[in-house]
This record gives sequence, structure tokens and C-alpha cells, in this order.
Amino acid sequence: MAATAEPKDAATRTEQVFRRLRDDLLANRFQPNEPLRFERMRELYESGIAPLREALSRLSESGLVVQVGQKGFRAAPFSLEDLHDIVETRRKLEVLAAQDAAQNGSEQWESNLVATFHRFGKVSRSKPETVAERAVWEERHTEFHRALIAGCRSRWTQQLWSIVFDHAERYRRSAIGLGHWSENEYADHKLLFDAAINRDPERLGELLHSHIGVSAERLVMHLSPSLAGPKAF
Amino acid sequence: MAATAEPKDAATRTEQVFRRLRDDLLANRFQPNEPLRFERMRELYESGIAPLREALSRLSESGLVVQVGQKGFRAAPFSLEDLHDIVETRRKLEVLAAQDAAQNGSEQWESNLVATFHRFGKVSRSKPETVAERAVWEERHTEFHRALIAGCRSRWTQQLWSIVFDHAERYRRSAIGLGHWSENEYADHKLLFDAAINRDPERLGELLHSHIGVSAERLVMHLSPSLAGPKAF
DNA sequence: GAATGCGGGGATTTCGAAATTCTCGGGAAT
DNA sequence: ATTCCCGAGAATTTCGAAATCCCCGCATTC
Repeated sequence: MAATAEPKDAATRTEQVFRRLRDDLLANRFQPNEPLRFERMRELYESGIAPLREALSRLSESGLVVQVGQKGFRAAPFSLEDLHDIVETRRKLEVLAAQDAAQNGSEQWESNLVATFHRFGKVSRSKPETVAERAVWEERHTEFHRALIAGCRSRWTQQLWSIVFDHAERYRRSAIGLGHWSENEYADHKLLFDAAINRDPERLGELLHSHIGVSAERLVMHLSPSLAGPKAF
Repeated sequence: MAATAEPKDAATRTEQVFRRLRDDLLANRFQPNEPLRFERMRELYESGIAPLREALSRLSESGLVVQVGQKGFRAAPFSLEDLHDIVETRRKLEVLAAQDAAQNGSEQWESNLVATFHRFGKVSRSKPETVAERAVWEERHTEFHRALIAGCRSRWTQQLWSIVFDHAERYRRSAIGLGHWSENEYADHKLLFDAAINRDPERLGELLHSHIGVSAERLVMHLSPSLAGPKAF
């Protein structure tokens, strides 16, 4: 048996396509509202139509793609209104979940959070320059927030949080290259980390609330120009 | 142009299968954890395999069915733990959404709520006896709760609420025939309705919190015997 | 007797093509 | 000039069968 458990068999082709498609969507490798035609998808993902349709169907259920009538699939559109809603919904869920984790998280949650924050810290002390560095930073950042709420007792809250966090990440990553970066990413998250480890739900809630709010404001500032058009996309 | 908008073209076969499958799942016409084999599904829904797989994929994304490895699809299992989680998550979302609706709901939301409560009232003054009556009651009940939060400004909160409410409804309807019915369904919902119309978020929140809590307790009492087994299903 | 390896049967998964539907430009009628 | 209709091309949707994989019983071996 290997060191770390690796359940990622990538068993079925639908699964592979689903994961790669989701990655590409979150990385904005498709334009918002761009039609996802099968001919092109077949080449891109080296698959028949059946697995593609299944993966796209699943993604349409969580809103990353939209399926119109008999007109196929498109990458989900962007809009300032949607961004605002996403952020607010994520904020409520994450505050609830994190506070519950701070109160009821297990020993194992705590130690996993320490390890995850350590990994996040290593890539957050300086601004990521290359695309690859930025991708790693995003991964670690997501990992940290997930680890923060992983101690929450409600599986469903975590599941719903994942959905809106995905959408938030899609917006966030669309601002890469627009100079979207804050100098105190590390310090901000350190505060969250400390409040969680100190089991201080009150403070953790306040910090999270403002952290998400501030990040969102900065994001809206960067994205407003491109999203302000008359039609939402 | 017809009187009321009817966008239900039932255009694509996948859509039809999806809707019917979802209905059958919510009505517990499949046993929890029951394998959903394609041979049988083909006969039941008069469809090829492709639309079935797509519908099942979408349903697996929201958790009504689970897809195992290369072993196909099953109806989602039941467990007391899951029920508890569902109820708590729904409670938080619905309280948040309803309070926002009470504060910010439009004129149109208000009038639609009146109409919906009227329809609900007509079937809630006496206990539904036949299966058909009970089905109508469930429909109107869902309609009322949806209309209550429809005034909420957050589309995403409403969307996430829909997911957990579906699961809650599945549990609730599994208790039909076990004498699961309360005499004061009408009175309880009348209080909610009044608080919403009076734009009293504080009171509406409290009422909803206890309404969902009480309903859940009664439900757990009825379902505990069948769900208490060593294995979750 | 218990554990291991091997096929047969059944079920899922995937493919390639047929059927259906939509798009869009050109032409006729008003 | 504008509107409406129609048909060719293109794209989606659906089907039936081939390919693949899993379960399970049985024989073999230690």
C-alpha cells in the first residue's frame, strides 16, 4: 500500500471528462456564455459524445454551464448581480460553518488545519508571478478555506458551500492578469487561522465576514469595467 | 398569447425523464438504496439509455441518487443523521431567506403569497385521506414555502434551499401511511403567513425556526423505527 | 478446511450513426 | 423596402450495439 491514500482512479471516462471540464471552467479557459460544441469537445477531451453529455449535464446542475433548449451547452455567463449574490451566499454559509467548526471541530480537524495553513503560507508570502504559481496559490487557498469549515458537523452545509465557492473562484480567477492581488493575503488568513485554532467563534465570524467582504469589494473593482456592459456577459 | 405562461414544452426527452424520475424519487416509489437498473428504467420511462444516464447524472449531482463506481445508479439512502442535517440546513437557509423576503419582498411577491396561501388553505383544513389528496397537499405545501421565500433577493439562496427542501420532502413523504399528520397544519402556516404579510422578520424567523423544528421532531418520531437499523437505509 | 485464481453471465459504459431540430440566408409576396 | 416562408447545412439529441468491467460460483491449491 502506498504512503498516502490515492482514491483517484479516474475510473470512468465520464469522471475524467467531468473533472477536466470543471477545471477548465474554473480557470476560465472558456469565455462566459461561449457555446461548448461537441465537435470541439470531442477533440479537446478525447472522448465520445456520451461521456461529454453526462459531464455537461452534471455541471449544468450546479450552474457552471447552462443548457438551453435543443441548443446545447454554454459556459455560464458572468454578471455583477450574480457575483454579488454568490459572495453574499458564500459569506453566510462560510460564517455559519466556520463558527460551528470552531466550536465542535475535532482534534483531527485542528491538526489538518495546521498542516493546510502551513502549505498555504509557503506560497502566500510573496505575490505569485507566473500562471503556474498563481494556479498553485489558488489551489492552496481553496484548500485552506475548505479545511477551515471541514470541522463543521453539517455535511450539507459543506456541500452547498462547495457549490457557491466554485462559482466565486471562477470570478476570482477571471481577474488574474488584471493586477488583482493584495499584499496582505497571508496576514489576513493568519488571523482567520488563529481565531479558529483558539476556538473563538465570535471573532472568527467577524474576521471571515470582513475578509470575504473586502476580497469581494476588491474583486468587483477589478471586474466592473468588463462586466458593466448592457448585456450580462 | 395564452392566459398564463406555459413554458413546459417538455421539449427534450431527457427533460421528461428527469422530471418523472425526480417525481418518483420524491414520492419514494423506489426503495432507498435500490439499484436503478437500465433494463427496468427503459421500460418504465420509455426511453433509450442515453437520456436516462443524463437524467440520472443530474440527479446524482443534487444527491437524490448516488452513482457508485462502475456499478451504476441507486436511489439515495436514508439515515437519521442525514435527516437531521437536512432539516438543520434547511432551517438556516429558510429563516435567512424568509426574513430577507419579509424586509425586501416586492408588491408582487406579497400578492403571490396571498394567492398561494389561499390554495394551500383549501386543502389543509382537514386531513387528506386518499393518496391523491395527500399528493395535492404536498404540492400546495411546497408551493407555499417556496412562495414565502420567493421574495428573497438572493437567487442562490433560493436555489440551494430548493435542493435541501427536495431531500426534506423525500423524508416527509416516506412517512405517509404511518399516520404522520398534524391537526394544526393550517393554523401553523397561517401564523407564518401573517408574520410575512405584516413584514415582521423577527417574528417570522422565530415562527419558522420552531415550525421546522416541530415538524422535524414529529417526523423523526415516525421514522426512527424504520431508520434505526444498524445499516443506514 | 481456507485461501486463491479463473471464467461465465450480467450489468454498465462507450461508441458511431441515424433521427430530429435549429439556424440562417435567399427568394417571393405584400 | 419589409415581411414571411422555405430549404440546405449544421448542431443537438437519441438509438442500438459493441466494448468493458464487475460479481460470483467453482475448481484448484496449500
